[in-house]
Amino acid sequence: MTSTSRPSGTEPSRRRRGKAPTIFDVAAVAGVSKSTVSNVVRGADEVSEQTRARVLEAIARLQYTPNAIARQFVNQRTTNLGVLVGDLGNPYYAHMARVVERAAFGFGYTAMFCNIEGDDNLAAAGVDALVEQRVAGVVFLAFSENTPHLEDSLRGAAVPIVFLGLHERWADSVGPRDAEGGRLAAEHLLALGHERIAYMRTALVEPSTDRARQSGYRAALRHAGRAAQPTLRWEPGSPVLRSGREQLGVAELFRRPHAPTAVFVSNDIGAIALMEAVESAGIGVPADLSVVGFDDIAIAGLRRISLTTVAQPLDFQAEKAVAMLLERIERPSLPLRHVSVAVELRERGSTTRPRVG
Amino acid sequence: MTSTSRPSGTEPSRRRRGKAPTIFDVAAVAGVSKSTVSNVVRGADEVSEQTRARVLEAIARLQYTPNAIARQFVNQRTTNLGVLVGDLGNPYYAHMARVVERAAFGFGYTAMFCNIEGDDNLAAAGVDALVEQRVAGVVFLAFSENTPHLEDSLRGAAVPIVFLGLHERWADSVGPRDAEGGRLAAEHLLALGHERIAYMRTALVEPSTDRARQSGYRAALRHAGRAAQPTLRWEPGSPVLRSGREQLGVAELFRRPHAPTAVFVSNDIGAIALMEAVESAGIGVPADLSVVGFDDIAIAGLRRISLTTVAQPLDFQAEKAVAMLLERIERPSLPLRHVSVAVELRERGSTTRPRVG
DNA sequence: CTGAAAGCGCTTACAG
DNA sequence: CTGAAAGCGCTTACAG
Repeated sequence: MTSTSRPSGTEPSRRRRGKAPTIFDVAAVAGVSKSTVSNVVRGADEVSEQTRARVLEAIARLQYTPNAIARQFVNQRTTNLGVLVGDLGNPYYAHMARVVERAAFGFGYTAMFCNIEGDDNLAAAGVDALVEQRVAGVVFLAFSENTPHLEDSLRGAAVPIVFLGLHERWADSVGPRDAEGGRLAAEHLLALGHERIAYMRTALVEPSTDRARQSGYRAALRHAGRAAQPTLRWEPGSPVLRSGREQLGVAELFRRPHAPTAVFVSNDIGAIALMEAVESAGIGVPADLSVVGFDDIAIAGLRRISLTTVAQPLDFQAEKAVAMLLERIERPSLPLRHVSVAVELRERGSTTRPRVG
Repeated sequence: MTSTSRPSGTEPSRRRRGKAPTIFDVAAVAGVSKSTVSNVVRGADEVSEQTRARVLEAIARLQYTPNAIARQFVNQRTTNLGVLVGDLGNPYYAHMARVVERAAFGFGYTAMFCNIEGDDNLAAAGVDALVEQRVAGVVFLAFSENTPHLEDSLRGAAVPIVFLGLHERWADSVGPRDAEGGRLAAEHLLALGHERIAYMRTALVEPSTDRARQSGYRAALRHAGRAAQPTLRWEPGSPVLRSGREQLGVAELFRRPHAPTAVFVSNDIGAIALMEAVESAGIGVPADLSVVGFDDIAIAGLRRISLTTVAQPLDFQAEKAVAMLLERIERPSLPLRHVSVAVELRERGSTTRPRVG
């Protein structure tokens, strides 16, 4: 009952018990050479029908499974893709990760995941592990700034890499039009009549991405002749936030005179957490505060959440990233490519006109 | 700028350009044998300090990274764990997957993920891929029933396996006390005064798990002298559901006379989807219908969702499963182990006393 | 169309 | 403490 048993019977006696059959065993049973078995397994077409049938039968009889480790070893090339993911517990990453795995598998690759989650040492160890495993390429689905060691390791290993969901100069990347998204969010709030619209960043978004989204927001405000509010910085779950240079309680900020009546948060998880935080302090969304997010993760669309947000095509980006990575694996000398995908505003219930007075 | 460059300089000229340095290159630079380099890399303690230093210096100079494929090939054993996951887009699986990866990495293993998502052929292909990759073990984080081929492949390959989140007779498993959870859910609703409490299953939960949860529910009703309602079967997103043998609209069911006033759904995702469905039809939760879930995924705790649910310790189970799998990898002949973890009811806003009249 | 032989980068006894 | 040699299971030219 320990699942180590294995059908015994007609195998050649020189098959070592408890070991998986090899190409050698198959060759012996079929009465051909290892080369021929290899040709059959790989689907080379220079094998006669008769021989092929004999080999296939031997394979079935022995329940032979090719050893991909050996194959990868001799080929000096694996069919594994490494996926560096920020945090699988974050729905945004989880969604992307799922599509990446699906796409990779469709192309005959397996996906080795590695959570990165903040800790730089862990991230570095993860990259080292992937490099040692000689992954054919890496999908970078996480931060890259603030972790210079990562970039060194990745570039040093000369492993093909694609950044997914963000833009990075030194490698292929596919990400959303961040500035345009910021502009759409701000324009929506302006159109509703908001005059004091704040931008909020969290540690959940890469700094350069944050800057791009904020620049779009700023541009829209400027165009409308409105002053940008001090930048809000908040760590979801924290009772305090920073507004420009001051630090104060979340509720405190939104209760004082001339407080922002609308906030554009640079990502959905942060936006939903903000709704949670202000509402538990009695500040209603959207009655007292309009909130816009970015990403359009699945839960943003639940009626009870109903978050207005800048939607980016997650599946498309993930699939595109994998395709680009495979292209680079085939042709490492390809020029760098940076794909930007369109975003669109999804108006839902978390935004409305500002309260009068 | 295509990241294929590599620092050139003092390497021995016989290093083939564009190829990663091997133990052989290191040996040449350090002026020792390959065996000695291997001893240093593996941390064998029979190397003199002086020699070790020379080797280490050569390694640093060449930026040598051990080839894990070669090592795994000769060791006839990999340090990769396969993770068969139902659907990474489902927060329950995503959460478990994250902890599994973390735990595995902590033990020096990498995690190869494979989405299973309904499609049997895909599942079978995924298992085959993992077996070909000779994973050291498999964490099964998905369904197993209805996919007999899967079980055959897994058992045939004699790969150590652990089931996570559910119980399976023929292999190690760690899962929650399903029946107890069902009992807790029903008792909570009974205590609130509900008389017509229905059990709802979805395709998101393994049939055997569903049966166990339902049996606890039934036992509690029986003990309270209440009749069980017809079993509800629903596919989240569908406009219709089945109640016993009838098929009818979701809202239709809950609007008719003597409709259930409370529903215990066998998992949180299903419960949240149900809240969504009934509320969009004007049926309020908990005002018109109390809903209890199972799992306690993160979003269940959001104020706006506030789902009363049976909480199971996700992290603990995932860590335990990995630990058990590694134990079995070390000692395949270990007797089978089935771990059941305690569950507890988390009372929140989705349940209340039934409407009078 | 088929087979013999070399080699991928390591580890592991085994000598010295 | 160090090195020479065999071998892990495949693929790949290269003969025949």
